[in-house]
Formats: sequence, C-alpha cells, structure tokens
Amino acid sequence: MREVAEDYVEAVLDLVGQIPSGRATTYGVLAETLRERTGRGGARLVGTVMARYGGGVPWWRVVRADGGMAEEVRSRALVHWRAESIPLRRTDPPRVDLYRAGWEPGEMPGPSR
DNA sequence: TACTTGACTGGAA
DNA sequence: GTTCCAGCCAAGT
Repeated sequence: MREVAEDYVEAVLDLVGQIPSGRATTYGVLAETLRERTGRGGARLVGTVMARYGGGVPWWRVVRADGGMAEEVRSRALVHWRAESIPLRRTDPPRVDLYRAGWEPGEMPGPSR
C-alpha cells in the first residue's frame, strides 16, 4: 500500500473512541494493542497520529505513561478531565491517576472500583 | 540515502 | 520523589 499510515490512523482513532468516559489509557498501551492488530507502530507513532488526526476523538483520554500530557495540550486536556471527573493527582502540573482511571482495550465497561 | 523530529517509554542516577 | 539518557517507529527534509 502506498499510504502506510491510513490503516494505522483508522485503527488508532477506532481504539481511542472506545475509551469510556471518565477513564484514560496511555500511548504505550494503545501502541501495544495496535501492534497486534496492524503489526506496526509504537508509542511515539500514536502520539504523532493523535497530533494530526486526533481532533475527532476524545484525545484527552490518552495520556503519557506517567499520567501527564504534552505541554501543548495540557491546559485543554485538564478542562475535559475535570468535566468527566477523571481521577487526578494533585501535582503540578496535574496528572491523571492511572491507578484509578486506567483502562485497556477489551476491558469490560462496568462499575468503577 | 542520511539526518532530524515528535501529543513517547523505561531504566538509571 | 525527580531529571537524564538511550531506544524506539514512521514521516518529513
């Protein structure tokens, strides 16, 4: 295929769209799943895809492994996090509490712990 | 073809 | 708890 990324982009957006409201996952987790499905990719790729095509999906539910976000979008993400009541850690800058909010593909949507 | 860049990660200091 | 550094994959120059 000429457009290497096209397939991958769709897979990324589809996956991000499945993240339940109030929960979050990391670039690395998505990258791992996408690698099984498409045989390619990595955490940085997911980030690149989100930066270019993430406008139509809840991109703020995808955070770095430490729960933080790139400076560029941090302030905008914070608004969504608070609006969805995603568990945060009171640090500066604020980070998502992945211990409580963490989600991974295939997980059954159910009562929060 | 080779080098640089990026919404990243994990281990070491 | 933090910061630094090497590894990582694909795209852009």
